[in-house]
Parts: sequence; structure tokens; C-alpha cells
Amino acid sequence: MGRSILSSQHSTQQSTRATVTVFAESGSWIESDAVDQCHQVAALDGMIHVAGMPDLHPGKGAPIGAAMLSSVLYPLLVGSDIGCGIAVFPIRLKRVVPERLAGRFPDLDEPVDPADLPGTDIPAGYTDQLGTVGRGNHFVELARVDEVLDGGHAERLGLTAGDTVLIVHSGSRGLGERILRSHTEVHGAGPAADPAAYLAAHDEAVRWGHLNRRIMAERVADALGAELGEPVTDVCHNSAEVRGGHYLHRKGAAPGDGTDVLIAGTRGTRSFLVAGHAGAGAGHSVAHGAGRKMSRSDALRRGRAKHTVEELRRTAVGSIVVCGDRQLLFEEAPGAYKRIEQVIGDLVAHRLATPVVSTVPLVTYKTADLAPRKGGRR
DNA sequence: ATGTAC
Repeated sequence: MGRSILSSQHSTQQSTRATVTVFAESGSWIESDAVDQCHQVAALDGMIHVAGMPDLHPGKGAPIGAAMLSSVLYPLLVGSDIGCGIAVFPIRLKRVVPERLAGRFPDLDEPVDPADLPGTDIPAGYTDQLGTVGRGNHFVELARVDEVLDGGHAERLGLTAGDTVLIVHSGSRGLGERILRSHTEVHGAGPAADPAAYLAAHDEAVRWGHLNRRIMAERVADALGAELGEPVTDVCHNSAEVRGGHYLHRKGAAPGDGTDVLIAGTRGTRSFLVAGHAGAGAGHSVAHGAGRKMSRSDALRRGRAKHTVEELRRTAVGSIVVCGDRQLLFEEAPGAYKRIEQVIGDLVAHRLATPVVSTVPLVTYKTADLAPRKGGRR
């Protein structure tokens, strides 16, 4: 049986072990398995501090929603989707009718032809998935700025209530996976034998991720006949950086020190753009999303009993979810995630971030909508 | 989250 978090910010310190701090209020439920994973990470050689974000949940090997500072570089603590992040682009549309716009989204499972990207500096050796969104929690969402919560900051970003924005959550696809696998095949969960070489490959995946998010935004803007602005934020939440002579690993945690970050809600609830001002105790980081409340398999099993496909495709806030994959629709159901307001509230309570604006989904693209098959289910 | 194996 795992422990539960009883204090609002509980830390443990042993002479040879790293500190673990979880930034969640006592009312916020955090799965004990995820806290156990933080302590397992804290026991690794060289580990100095583990900061759990309020969206902390169990991951494969390492917790998701954590910043981990160590004197040793562990590729597994960044995971396979190196450079995954969230960008927000202002986008100007003539008419905003979700039903019509949903049908005009491009197929973001189909890569772009690099020949169609003249003058683009494409990281070497990996072009076959450029412009694709991937699966899992990735999405491309047309959203409306809902509430302005910090007027001065929103104005500096050029955001006003009622504006439309395009939120792109995606990563480095097969490239990051390949980089991690080439490490684990030789060293397993152990440290990087050649940190500089890992970081060079990592940086390429980060660049690829940024480029991929921009390409997708341009594809969507083209298909919708919309004008796309420069991103107001584009921040990775799976990364490693050298900091004060140590390695700061982030897995499902965004840089949160002087950074504006879009913290994603769910496909059917709001998201929040926040100004991060997290210190060393929080690993200079903020949360990256609502955080899973249920495993994918639980969400699938319980979702099938609780929801119809129709209500997941047309959400409570009136948005449309483009997703031809029924299983993914259930796995990503809003109910499979924590309440984003709780996550944001925890960040505010611990003075890690200040909300700037909230956004409400209009159309969320997950994966191509399948054409109905005659006589069959889809 | 991913490519790949089942």
C-alpha cells in the first residue's frame, strides 16, 4: 500500500537521499503510486531534489509531472517524447462556427512533404513524420480566449477575451523515441555515458518538436483560410537542461521561472495560460496539464460504461472533438483527468504561477475522422 | 507516447 499525501507540501530528507516535495494542496488527490515513483527517483545516484507538480501521476518508469535535479544525467527521466511541448498561436478567422471548422481541419496524421517547406531548417535525418500530431494526449485545438485574469500581462501578449488561438500539443514523434531507445538498449535505466552526446541529440529533438508544432499550426491556418500570428508561448515539458552544474530533468513539467506556459485542461474543459515564477524548491517548474486521474485502461473501461461516443465528440462546453479512434476518445475523456482548476489553484496557492487567461475549446483535433464504413462500426 | 510485436 502506498502512502497518501497528508500535508500540503511534504518534504522528506535523508542523509543520502534527495528531497521530495509535492506541490499539491491536501484536497488535491495524488495517486500514491506517483509519489512512490518520486521516492524511487530520489534514491537514484546523484539525485538532489524531486519536485512533484500538482498534475503528478504515475508514468512508465518515472513519474509524470515532476522536475528532477541530479548531478547525473538520466535519459529515462525525460522519457521518449523529448521536446514535447505546447505552443499557442493567435489565429484570426472570419467566421467561427465549430461544426464547419471541424470539417475543414487538415489530416494531421499525414506528414508534409519536406519539398513543400523551402528555406526551412529541418533537423538532419528525420523528415518522415513532420507535420503530424501523434497520439496519446497530443492535440491541436482551436480555442477562444475566455476570461482575462491578468489584464496587464494579457495585453502585453496581445490577448483579449474573445480572441481565437490555436493550441498545439505535440512532440518529437519517432525521433525522441529513437534517441531514448539508443540509450536504453545499451545502458537501460542508467545514466548517460556521454552526457554531451545525449544533450546534442536531445536538443535536436527539441528543435524538431518546435518546428513540428509550427508546421501543424501553419497547416491548420492554411486549411481554415486563417491568418496565423507568432506564438505567444511554445514551451517544452519533457526536457533536460544543465543548471548550476547539475542536470534538471523535466517530465510533464514546464519551465516555470519567468516563463509563460499554457497548462492544458482536457478535450472538453478550459486551459490556462499562466505566468510561471517557480523557484528552486519547485525545480523552477510548473505543471503541464490537468494530469491523468485514471490509467488509459481504466478510462476505457469506465468511459464505455459512462459515456456515449457522441457526448465525447460534442462536449459540455459545445466544442467538437475530431477523433476517428473510439478507444482514444474514451482514454482522453475529460473525466479521465483531474480538474484543471484544482491544478491551477495548487500552483497559485504555492506561488508558482499567476493565471493570465483561460481558454475554452472550439474544435479539438486528435486524429483523422474516419469516413463511416458501410455496415460496420467505427 | 511510441513503434512494433502479437
